[in-house]
Amino acid sequence: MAGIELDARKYTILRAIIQNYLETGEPVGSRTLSKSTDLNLSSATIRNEMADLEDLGYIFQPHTSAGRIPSDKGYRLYVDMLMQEKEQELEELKSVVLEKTDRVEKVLKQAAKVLAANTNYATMVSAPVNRRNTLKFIQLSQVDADQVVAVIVMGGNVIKNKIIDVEEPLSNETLLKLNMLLNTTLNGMSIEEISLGLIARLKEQAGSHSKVISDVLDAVADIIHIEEDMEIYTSGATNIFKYPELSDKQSAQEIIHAFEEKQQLAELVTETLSSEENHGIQVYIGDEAPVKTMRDCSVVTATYDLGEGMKGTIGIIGPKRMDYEHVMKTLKTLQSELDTINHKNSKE
Amino acid sequence: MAGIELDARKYTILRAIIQNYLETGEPVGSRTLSKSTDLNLSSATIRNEMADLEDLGYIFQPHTSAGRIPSDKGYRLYVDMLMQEKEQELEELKSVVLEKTDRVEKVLKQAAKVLAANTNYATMVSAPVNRRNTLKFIQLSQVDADQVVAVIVMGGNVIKNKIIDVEEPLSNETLLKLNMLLNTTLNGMSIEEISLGLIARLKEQAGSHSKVISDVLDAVADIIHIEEDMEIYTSGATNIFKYPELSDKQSAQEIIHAFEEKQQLAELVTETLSSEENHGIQVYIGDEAPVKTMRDCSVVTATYDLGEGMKGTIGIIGPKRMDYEHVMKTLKTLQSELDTINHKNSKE
DNA sequence: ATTAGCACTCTTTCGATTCGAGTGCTAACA
DNA sequence: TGTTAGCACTCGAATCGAAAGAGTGCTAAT
Repeated sequence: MAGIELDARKYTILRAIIQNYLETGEPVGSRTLSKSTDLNLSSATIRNEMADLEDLGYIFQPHTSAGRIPSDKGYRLYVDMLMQEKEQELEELKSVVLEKTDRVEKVLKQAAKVLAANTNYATMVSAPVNRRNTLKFIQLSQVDADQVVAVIVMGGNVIKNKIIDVEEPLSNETLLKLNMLLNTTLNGMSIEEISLGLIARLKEQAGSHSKVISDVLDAVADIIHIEEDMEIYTSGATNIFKYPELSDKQSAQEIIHAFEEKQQLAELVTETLSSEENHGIQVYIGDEAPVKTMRDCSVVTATYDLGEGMKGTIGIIGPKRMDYEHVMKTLKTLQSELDTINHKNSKE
Repeated sequence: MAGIELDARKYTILRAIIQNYLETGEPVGSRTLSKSTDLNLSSATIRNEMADLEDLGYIFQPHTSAGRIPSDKGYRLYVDMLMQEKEQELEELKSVVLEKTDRVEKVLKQAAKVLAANTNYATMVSAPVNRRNTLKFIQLSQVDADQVVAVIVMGGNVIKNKIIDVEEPLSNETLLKLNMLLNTTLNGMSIEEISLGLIARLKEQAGSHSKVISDVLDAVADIIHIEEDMEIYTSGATNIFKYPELSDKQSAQEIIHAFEEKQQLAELVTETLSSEENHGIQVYIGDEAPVKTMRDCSVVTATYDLGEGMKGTIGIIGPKRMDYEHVMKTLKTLQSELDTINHKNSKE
């Protein structure tokens, strides 16, 4: 549709306006453009075109006698155009990202930092959320006279421990029996499949040790719970202070608060993950974002996939005048970078 | 020394100045005091006293013809006086704090939140740092055809898992043998005690499975590493926006950044923990804090002790005109609250 | 179709002025 | 001798208006 509304010259001018505004953060006037663009046009001509562009809703004036700034619609067009351009060849900050970290958690924290440093925007990375997940292995071991530790391994090697207090030490045979029981009954099951009936049967077979079974199942249930309040790592929140249009007290406070409490970021992640077109990059401009706090920002997100149903989101929050090109490029790199952890992990 | 320098009336006036400033955040003038205090003095008299107090360095004028505000020295005296006052009876927000959370981590996060909500300042809680710590229990279990999980339990029930990849499944006997070997050799040892010689001996005995031993020891070493970049939970960082004297762009950015990156907070924690008088409450006013970012703030910290050498810090960062009384009271409550987790934990 | 020119609008900046809060000092008073 | 009233003085904060500057829209000329 854009192609219909805009001839080449209008598009060039719009593009120039946006790029100029991205750099300076100031409304851009006709004279400026007249000098900066290569199509030699006088300011007057440009004014006319700008008036048209304003009528079409791509730009607007913050007040009479100010220059023009891009509207959400303008940004949208710009981004859509960017999207179409041929796949950016991936850079090689690969080495930077994966510097000898064995734990996924650390990789993600690191990713957020790299991203923030690289883009000068605020960034977030969500830990992978595991939907359809299955139990892989359960083991009880005596630790102390009165403590037993339960180790629960899920698909994707998510591990959870729980210390269980017992009145008296369990004999070796008992432990063996319980371990056998738990594993034969539960292995390969997804969390949804564990029914009350099943639990009752388990407890019955455990006889006098049904309390231990309860505790183990509690721990299993906890895993779901942990998924619910999802882990999100952030970095560079203070970058927003670099952009005057976001750094007045009111906005700054709201955004930073969102980054601190993370609740809203979680919503953002959920939204991204549940979105249709999943392995691409999504751009929310202003009101498009599912979180009202971000109405003055743009949010760019990408989904990564570690395999086995483990997916997460990386995102960048910044001013609408964001360097979309750079951001999308970087995000794509990081995304594919994280995707490869998957293969590395499952092979190694 | 204060007692020598200040007669009762001067102290009363100083105290009045401070308290008034704490409430309003505005410099306080002589007329205001003349009306608000109960010792009936004219503004002129008070002016004289104030001039004296200023000479002594307890208060100062931000500019001529403004009221007076407390200097760091003034705050210091005030806080010292507060300290001396009889132990505050502990409130009972006990129930609030410990709402059924089994994992220490969650308790601490919760604590930070409660604290922030309760005081309207920025808060931090550091996870317990475990100095002299000993191995309690190690267990290897086969998870998959090519994966083994190692569970390591330390004193204080810190647990760590590590997935170890193996070429081929270990037989049951091998596992049993390795477990036996690890436990008999390492149990009860502190991390410092594990020498290279010991490791060599272990590997020798493990024969063809020495790689597994290596990996386990790596995991053990990792625990130390985790301690190093210590976990710190924060909450209410945006509260600083409530205090104009901290919320100009420059300061806000610095402080919030400190809260985000946490490096500086870690220094603060280290300082607190290593301080002499340990189980009390420490107050850093302005420059006294070991972190330069906080030079316009006051920092109040308390150390909690979970037993077995596990200590951590809870802290509050706010403007110098902090409600010290309330803060110290709240902090003390929380501190003793966390201390009791200890007993609860080790008994239950 | 493009451009030069001009009047117009609106924001920003700057200085001048005013206002008010608060002080320091002096002199009077108890 | 300690307290107070009074007054001149200082300095920041708020208010106002004028001027500057940036940018537009429109018209008329090219």
